[in-house]
Formats: sequence, structure tokens, C-alpha cells
Amino acid sequence: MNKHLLLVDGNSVAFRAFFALHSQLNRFVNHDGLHTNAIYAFNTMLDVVLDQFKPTHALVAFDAGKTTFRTEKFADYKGQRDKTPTELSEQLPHLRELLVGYGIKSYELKNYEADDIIGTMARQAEAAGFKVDIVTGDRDLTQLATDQVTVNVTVKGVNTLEAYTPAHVFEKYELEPKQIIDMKGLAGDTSDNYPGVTKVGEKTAIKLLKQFGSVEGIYDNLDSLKASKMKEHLQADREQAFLSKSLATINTNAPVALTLDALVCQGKDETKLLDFYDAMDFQSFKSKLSIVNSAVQAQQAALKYDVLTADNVAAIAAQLTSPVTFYLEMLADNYHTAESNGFVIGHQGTWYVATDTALLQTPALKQLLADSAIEKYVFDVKRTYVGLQRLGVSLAGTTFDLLLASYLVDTNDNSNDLGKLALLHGYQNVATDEAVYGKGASKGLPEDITVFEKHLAAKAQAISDLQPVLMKKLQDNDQLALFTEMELPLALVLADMEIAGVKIDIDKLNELKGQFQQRLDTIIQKIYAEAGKEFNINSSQQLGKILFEDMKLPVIKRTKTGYSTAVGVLEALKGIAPIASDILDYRGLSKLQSTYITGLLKVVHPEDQKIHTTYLQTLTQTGRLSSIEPNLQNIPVRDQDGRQIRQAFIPRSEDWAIFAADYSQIELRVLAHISGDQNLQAAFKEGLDIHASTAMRIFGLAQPEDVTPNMRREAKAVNFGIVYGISDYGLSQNLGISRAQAKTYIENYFREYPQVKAYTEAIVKTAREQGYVETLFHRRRYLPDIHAKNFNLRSFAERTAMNTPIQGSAADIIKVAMLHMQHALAAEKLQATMLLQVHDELIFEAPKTEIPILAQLVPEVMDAAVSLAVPMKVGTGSGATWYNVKD
DNA sequence: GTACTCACG
DNA sequence: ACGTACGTGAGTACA
Repeated sequence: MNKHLLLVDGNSVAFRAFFALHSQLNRFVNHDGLHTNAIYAFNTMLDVVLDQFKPTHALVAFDAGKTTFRTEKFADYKGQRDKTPTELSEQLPHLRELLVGYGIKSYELKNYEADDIIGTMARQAEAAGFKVDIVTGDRDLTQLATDQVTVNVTVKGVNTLEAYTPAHVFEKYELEPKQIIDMKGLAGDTSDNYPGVTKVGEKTAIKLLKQFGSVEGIYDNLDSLKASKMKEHLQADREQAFLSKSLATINTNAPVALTLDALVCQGKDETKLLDFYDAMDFQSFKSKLSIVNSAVQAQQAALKYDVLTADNVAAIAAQLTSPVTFYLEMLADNYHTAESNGFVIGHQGTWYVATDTALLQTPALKQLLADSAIEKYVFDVKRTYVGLQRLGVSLAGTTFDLLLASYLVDTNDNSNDLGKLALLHGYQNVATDEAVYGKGASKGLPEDITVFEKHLAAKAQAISDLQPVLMKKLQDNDQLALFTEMELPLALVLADMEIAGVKIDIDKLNELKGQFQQRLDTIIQKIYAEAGKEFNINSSQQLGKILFEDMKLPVIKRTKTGYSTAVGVLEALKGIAPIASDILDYRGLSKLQSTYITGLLKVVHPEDQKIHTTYLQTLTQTGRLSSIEPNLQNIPVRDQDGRQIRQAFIPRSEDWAIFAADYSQIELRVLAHISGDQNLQAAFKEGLDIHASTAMRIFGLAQPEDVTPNMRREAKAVNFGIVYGISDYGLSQNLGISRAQAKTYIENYFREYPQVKAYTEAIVKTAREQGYVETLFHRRRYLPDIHAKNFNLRSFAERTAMNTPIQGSAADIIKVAMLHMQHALAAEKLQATMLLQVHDELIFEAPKTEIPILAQLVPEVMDAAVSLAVPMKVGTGSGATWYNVKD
């Protein structure tokens, strides 16, 4: 068998791996708070190269430390390098463990770099007749390429490799591999921090080497060069050139205490890898282990199910007893329009699968599902309820929802895919939908119907198996009431709101569309005239060029990729360039046109002229809802133009009206409650204008009349800032004041509201000690970054620790209000229907005759949702459209 | 798929 | 010294 040696530059590949998944740094944290992104990507790389090269021998070389024979020669070698981020260095020891699991030797050598180990072993292996593949992120190693040795350099992350054979090196540099060191000697290397020859870069170096072959060749023939700046530099930097070349040269005779025989691949030790993956929380690698797979396959093979038919369904339904697990499959995402493809019902170990959804119409089955005395275990009760409802089937008695429970236990465990979610809980026996149905355009039912049936049975089994696990966790977290009394029943309230939908005046939207378009056309022509040419105004790239290059306007702010053209920037330019103000107008109108006019028209249901949004109940980190397809929680209100969109939101019929109620300052009231601050509480108890009251305190005013509108505005920003987890910089940006000024405001605020200050300090401490923060109703958010060494990550976690209990408790409160509201409407036998929730407000439609009743009832219910140390305040209004909602 | 921008609380 | 306000969704451009 041909011997084949794989040599990996451990540090360099780990470095690449770390930055390949750098944007995911927060998502790759194990249960001990260890970052794992580099380990994960390194593992992926290992799988790729082992599969590609199928080596018989392998070695991963690491750097031993900072000091090497190179730093002895040149003290500043690699001197300018930033310190390795701690999030990466903490991962390096675990890479060795991973390699042990893979049966691959790792090695480091004092005073030498990984390069030298690799160079030495490559030469030895070559001499012994091996084929050698080197994997590294560092192009310098291409100097080692020969006919037997290929240097594979990572490109874009770590999974794509560029293979440098001598021929490829020549293609790239027009040099022999051994001349790479001469090139480095001449051009230097900024990342390794050695100089080379002044003003000589890669291009010049290559030109010289093509003529003279090597650094030595150049200096031997220096006299033959005609006089030039370059010649002067070469003469002056002679010593540097030779030093740089020697630094770039990989030592292929390092005293490596390894024999080739010691590098034989031992094969994976799956038991070790299993432990390692458990420690790292790597579910996907774990699931690829054959010991895991065979266990999973055995369990899946043991999974028994029967197929429901028209003949057996009634008898089977009749004998099912509480609790039953039920799952309705709809492949399409949007359950308001999705077709139902099949379902499964049963209990532990006995599953009945149907791919014919008409069987749901069987009276015995319908009755069972609608019977609240028979407990149901499901995954995503809202989706199931709506799907069934569209088939004329009622669902009641749900006592467990895997999706909801998982979200409450940890807001990060919130995949909508049952298979993925189960995996997050270490449960492996159910495939992901993507694996079974595919994705994108090719998504569909498997050709083999039994694959589909098995998948449904496996889902039911997973729900049933995980039910006790999740219930235990909820109980341990003191979250049973939150689950059973709040989120589960709320799902049905939300489902009813989604199903009810909100009626849209299509003619109104079209009328607005025409008006906006006319104004847009005028502005577009004006902008083209001002710019001196036509361009795509929607492209921030093109716009940046026009403003800052063609028109030479001052650059206020940059983004990662170029010039920022955000509102703040354009506002600042308004005074010197009228085009800025036209672009702002254009942006405003074009946003309305695309997102709100055409966007909403696209999602109006053709049959009922209504919009049925979908609320995501398990998405946000704070407990708020989110709204999609379309988002009805961000319909314009602040600007007059945008606000008109609300004229298109109308009640279901002529003699009905829209009614809305909102909590006033709910977050500040929550803050007053949980901080226990006497001064803040007093302000609310006395019914003061809270922003004016804060203004009096931070500006030291004696009389309410002394508060100017500007003082109130600034105090309002301070109040908001406190809720967001304040910083002087953030406040100064928001108010356009100096950082010092902002700092004074904050100090004054904390002096006046000392218990708020104490709260912000205490909650951060709590987060550090227990790793999470909680809302009034025990909703929990984990904050692993609270311990981060990185200042930014840690600061962010600290602000989140302050904000989440406030925002989250406010979310809890309105959820309770919604539950009570639904009951009250039924108890009062009102036709009024709750339609929308926008974080601190509820929107209803009702017969005009019921509006006075609602004006009384809704604030009462919202007030009574929770009893805080301060009173609640609820504002209401009604009108013919959402736009017209006024007191 | 990511970046940018902007709508809401 | 570090570089920010908290929580969302959608449209467009561009690679």
C-alpha cells in the first residue's frame, strides 16, 4: 500500500477556523461557557482532508511558544502581531483532545515553529518514498512543494483548499518553490513583521528573481544593475534582505523526536470522541459516529406503527386514552395556506400514521381531538390548532407542546424543526425535516411513502419521549405556571387572532400607491439632476460614490464595506447639499411603497380581503412576540405620510369600528416595581408626566413649569437609556451631546433614583452568579457572555441583563392581559374580536355599539393583569380605521 | 447568504 | 482603552 503522510499546521488552521466562524462566536459556546467555533471548524476540516487524502500517516504540528530560533535572530519577529484572542487560545488545548479521538499524533517542539516540524517531517517522508500533503493557512509553506509534496492552503474558511504543486507555484508566482524564500527576503512580510528591502514588494521581487535566480544571485550581480532608486535600496538593505530570507526559510532539519512509524493513523476512537462531542455539545458530529448511529438505527428499527385506514380508524380512535401524542404534518412554512400532508396519533410505543388527512373527518377521531378531558402532547400547538381548524377540526386539551416548553427552558433552543430541536436535547432518534423532505425547490414528500410514515412515527415518539424530560426541566426552573397557565393557553389566543385576520381596504392602498408614486417620480428626477447623472438610488454603494466621490461631500461615517449613507449621515449633509434631503424624502417614500403598499397588497388573502399574520411565540430572547408574513408590528405611525397606511386597516364590516388600547410607560413602571425605587414609584403614584418629572430631577428644577420641551426630550432619552442598559456614549450619540454631558445626566439620574442604580448593579451580579436573568413570571434568559473576556461581548451581556427583566416582564404582563381579555370577551358575550398585539398595545374590531363597553372593559382587564407597586395606566381610542383611532 | 437601511415598541 | 444603546422583520443590492 502506498504510504501517504498528512501534515497539518495546527495553529495556522485553528486561526483560520476561528475566523471562519467568527460571526458565529456566540452560537458556539458549550455548557461550560467554552467557545467552540474553532474546534468545530477544525473538526470539519479534518473530516474533509481525511476523506480527500485518505492518509496512512498523519501529524498535526503546533507552535511551542513565542520564543524560537527566529526571535533569537530577530527580536521583533512576529512582533507586531495582535495577541491571540482568548476565545481562540482557550480552544487550543481541546484540539489536542480532538486529535486523540481521531487517533492522530500532535506535536510541538521548543524553539521551533510548526512550519519547521512540518518541513522536517516532509523531507524525511519524501526520502522514505511517501506522498505528502501539507494543510496550512500560510502561503509561506509553499516553499516546501516538490513532486512528492503538495502544500494545500486554505481559502475562504477552512474547507476549500488550494493545492500548490511546483507547477501551481509557478503559475502563481512564476517562481520555483525554493525561490519563495528569496521573494520573502526581498519583499518582507508584514504579518511576520520582518522588513525585506525598502520599496520592494512581491512584483519587483519576482522580476528580480526571474533575472538573477536568488537573493545571492542579485547581490553577486548588483554592479550590473543600472543606477536607480531600487539599486540604492538594495545596496542599503543588503543585511535586511539576507536576514529576512533566513527568517522565511523553513528549517527542514529541526531536532524532531519523531519517527515516521509513530505517525501511523490509529483510526477513530469513537468512545473518546463521543465523550468529547458531549463535552463540546457537538450534536451533529456526534450523530455521525457509528456507535451512535447503530444505536439510533436499532431504536428506529424498533419503532412500530400501524397505518390508519377508513376501516380501522374509528375503532382505533375509540380505544385511545389520555394522554395522546398528536402531530399534524404540513410541509409548507405558512400554515395559514399550507396543505396538510399527514398526521400521527397514539401513545408511547403505539403509533397510528395516516397520509390521508381526510381520515381526520372521522367522527370518533374528531371527537377525541376536541375532547378537553383527553390530554394532548404536541409540537407547536398554534400551528397544529390552525392547521386542524382549517380542516374543520377542533383541538383541545393540549397539556404539552415540545416547541414551547423547549423555548421556555432555554430561549436559544428554539428551532422550528422537530428533529433539530430534539437534537438540542440530546435526542437522536428523529431525522430533520430537511433530511426527509429536502429543501428549497426540491422540497417534497419522500417517494417511498413508508419513509414518510416512519418519520411521522419518529416525531410522535420524540414528543412523547421528551415530554417528561422537558416537564422536569420546567419544574426545576419554577416555570410550570409560565408554561401551563401562560404560554400554552396564549398560543390558542394568538391562533384565534391570526385566524380572525384584519380586513384591508385594497382600494385605499392603491390610491396611496398612486399618490406616493407621483411624488417619487418628481424626486427621482430632481436627484438625477443634482447628481448630474442617473443611478440606482437604492444602492447604497452607488449612492456613496455619487455623494462622497463625485460630489466630494464630507464623509461622516463609514460602514464595514464603504461609506454610510444612513439617515444620521444624510441629516448632517442636509445643510450643505440639497440632494441629501431629497434622498431622505426618496428613501421614506420608497420604503412605504415597497414594504407597506406592495408588500401588504401581496399578502392580502384573495377570498376574505384580510391579512393573516403569523406570530412567532418562540423566537425572541425576551419573551416578546414577533410577527411575520407580514409583520404587523411595524406599521408606520411616527410620520404623517407613513401613518396613512393605517387608513387601509379597517373593521370587518361597515357598522364595526377599530378599537385600540395601550399601556402607558409600561417598561418604566416595571422598572419602578422591580427596582423598588421610591422616587420613581412616587412619580407614577402621583400620576406625574414621567419624562417631565425626570427632567426636574436631573436638571434640578423646582417647578414643573421650568421644564422646557428640550429638557423633557433629553430626560425622555435618559429614561429610555436606563431601560436599555445605559452608557454615556450611547446617550451622547442619541442626543447629539458630548460624552461628558451625557455622563453628568446619568450621574444625576442615579443620584435621584438610587434604587434604580442599585438594581442595575445587582442584576448584573445575579447574571454573573447564576448565568441567567429572569422576568416577573420566571421567564429565563441565559447570558453566557457575561463572563466573556472580550469587553464588547461582556458589555453587551451586561446591558442585556439590565434590559431583559424589564422588557420581558412587560411582555409577560400583556400576555396575561390577552388571556384575561379573551375570557372577558366571551364572558360578556361580546362580538368584539382581538386582532393584533404590538408589544404594549392591543387592537380590536367590534360592532360600534360595543365600543363604549370596550372602552370600560379593556382598560380594566389590562390594569388588573398584574399588581405592581405602581399603578398601570391604559390609554384607549377608537375609529373607523386604525389611522383614525383616537380618544 | 450577507450587508445595509429603515419600519415598529 | 476597548466601542455601544434593548427587542424585532422586510426589501434591496450585490457577491
